[in-house]
Amino acid sequence: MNSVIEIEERAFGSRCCGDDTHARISAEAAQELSDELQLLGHPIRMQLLDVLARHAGQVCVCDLEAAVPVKQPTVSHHLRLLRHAGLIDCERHGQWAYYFLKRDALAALRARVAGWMDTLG
Amino acid sequence: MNSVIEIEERAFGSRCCGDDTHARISAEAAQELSDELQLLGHPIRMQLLDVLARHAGQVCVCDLEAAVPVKQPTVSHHLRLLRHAGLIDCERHGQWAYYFLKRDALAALRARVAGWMDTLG
DNA sequence: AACGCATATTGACAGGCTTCAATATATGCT
DNA sequence: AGCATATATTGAAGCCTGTCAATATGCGTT
Repeated sequence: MNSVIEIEERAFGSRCCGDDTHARISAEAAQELSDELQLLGHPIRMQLLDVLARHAGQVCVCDLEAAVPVKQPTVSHHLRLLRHAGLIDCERHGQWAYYFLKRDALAALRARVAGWMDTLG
Repeated sequence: MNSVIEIEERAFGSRCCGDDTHARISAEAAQELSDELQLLGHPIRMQLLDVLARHAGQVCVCDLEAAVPVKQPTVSHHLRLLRHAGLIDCERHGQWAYYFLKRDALAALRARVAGWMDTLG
């Protein structure tokens, strides 16, 4: 009558449910998307992106350093991660480096994240 | 004439930009949201959520174990993390545990993530 | 050339996360 | 009670990440 009894009636009663339960998302796709979520999921990087977003133009590194509570090498480290992921880029003018968001890459990432989360709802 | 010269003309020419560049997002808010992104940003947890989403009803742990390439204690570990975050929950029926998504919590998280990413665009 | 400043890189350390074997707990069956 | 199965927990090992001091690189100025 209930599901437990139904399971009892199966030939090999060692499983409670069906065994065709595979993930819709491939392991590789999950790996890729989770890499991107991990990149976004760090408070320093979130604040750096936020400062860059506020200043529609370009922001020099000294301002980014002033905005977050870590030392300069750590800022440089996070900026490199974001740059390698294609979310930001920089231009050098003289001795200063000006960083800026790559808005299309961010929009594409936002679409991927939203697309995935929609499949959960 | 260009910005470099303009900066040269400032009283203390040791900064290239303004010093009012603070993040719109607070450090605490960044920490909270990045904790949630880190939770989502793991391939095993993504696949577990995916399997739970596919089976609108409830899924027993043995199916979840079959869906991901890690051993049973690891599955249990990730399920606990997701449960403590309020994204899933479980019911016990006999010796089996049936997990299910908490769709409202997921929708709220999706809204927070989307809301933040919108501020970047 | 020599110096100062802005930024990047290197190397090392600390802490946290992921994983699993082993074990514990709980439930059902005989 | 005794045994088998399902799930959770513990404890330990390895790996990865974040951080910073120290150093390197590159540019501008004198």
